Amino acid sequence: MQMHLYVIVRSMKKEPGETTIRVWARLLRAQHAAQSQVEKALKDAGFPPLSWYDVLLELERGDQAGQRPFELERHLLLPQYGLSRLLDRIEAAGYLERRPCADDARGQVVVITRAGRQLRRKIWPTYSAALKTAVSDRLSGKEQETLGMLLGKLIN
Amino acid sequence: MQMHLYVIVRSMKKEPGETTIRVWARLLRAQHAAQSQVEKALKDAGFPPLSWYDVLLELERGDQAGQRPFELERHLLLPQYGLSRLLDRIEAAGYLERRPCADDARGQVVVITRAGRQLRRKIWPTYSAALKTAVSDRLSGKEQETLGMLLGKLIN
DNA sequence: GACATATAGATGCATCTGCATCAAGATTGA
DNA sequence: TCAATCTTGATGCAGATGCATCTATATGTC
Repeated sequence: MQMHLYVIVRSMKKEPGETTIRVWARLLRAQHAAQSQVEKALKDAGFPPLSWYDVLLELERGDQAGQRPFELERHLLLPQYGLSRLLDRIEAAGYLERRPCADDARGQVVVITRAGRQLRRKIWPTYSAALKTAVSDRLSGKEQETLGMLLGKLIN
Repeated sequence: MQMHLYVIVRSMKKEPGETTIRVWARLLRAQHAAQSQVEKALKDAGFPPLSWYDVLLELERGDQAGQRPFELERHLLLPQYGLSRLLDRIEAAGYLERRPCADDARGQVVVITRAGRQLRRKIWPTYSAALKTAVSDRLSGKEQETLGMLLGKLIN
């Protein structure tokens, strides 16, 4: 396979081309469209925002033991102080508990409550229906595979 | 081409599958990663946030005449009150002017100032370099075409 | 052990956002 | 023409977020 000069030059240029800008613009718009559909569906059904679901789900994943905030932080797209305050709110609503951490007196262990599990379970049908509308109704299985793969390249 | 029963069933199921959920998660993460890289680059260079650039660019597109807020609103991903206050800030910084609208006394025409044009021009190198790092360094031209096309299906 | 440094998590303050609503002017329709 | 309704844009208030910093504990080094 030959690589022509203009291809090399094209790939070396500093200015992002039209295609790049279109990807960028659509990435913002597609994310915005999908997320706002989902958030709206949750709100309309009287549920808390997506971030609450994410926290609860993440807490359910991590066994009975609970998880440390700094661990949660890596899975959720939140800064430290954002998570701290999100946990405040979810705790105040009774869906999780913060317990002192045996190993590390600075830290804490966050544990989901029974009510938290129930809430997460109740949210899922609404959430999944919204995902269907926002994503899977719009793309074939193969397209989803491809899109997931390409988006993966933009992460990290 | 034959369509097997299990394919039909798969495509009809209500629950989003693994693939859908992966696309969804990656869409959020990829957007977050790309946008925060860009915002950080702007901030580090002492520039205002991306939304300011978007407004200024949009104002430059629309000729000398300026644009009405409700027109801008359609191009920028902001709610009406968000735009109203963003315009307050940009105006206060001297990069745009709000003028009364001749045709419609309720409305106004937003016009970019000379300083606004200058600012937009000065931001571009930083913005485009960040875009290169966040997007075009990570995907070939063909991949960008495909990604743009697929993201387009999630919009509207 | 004692000190310097690093890490976990919270918080005061300023800013930004979302929601509901408002005021003022435009449009419609009897 | 005049009331009802719609559209444009602003804003008060509550809540969320970003930033810087703080406290407390842990860890590493001598």
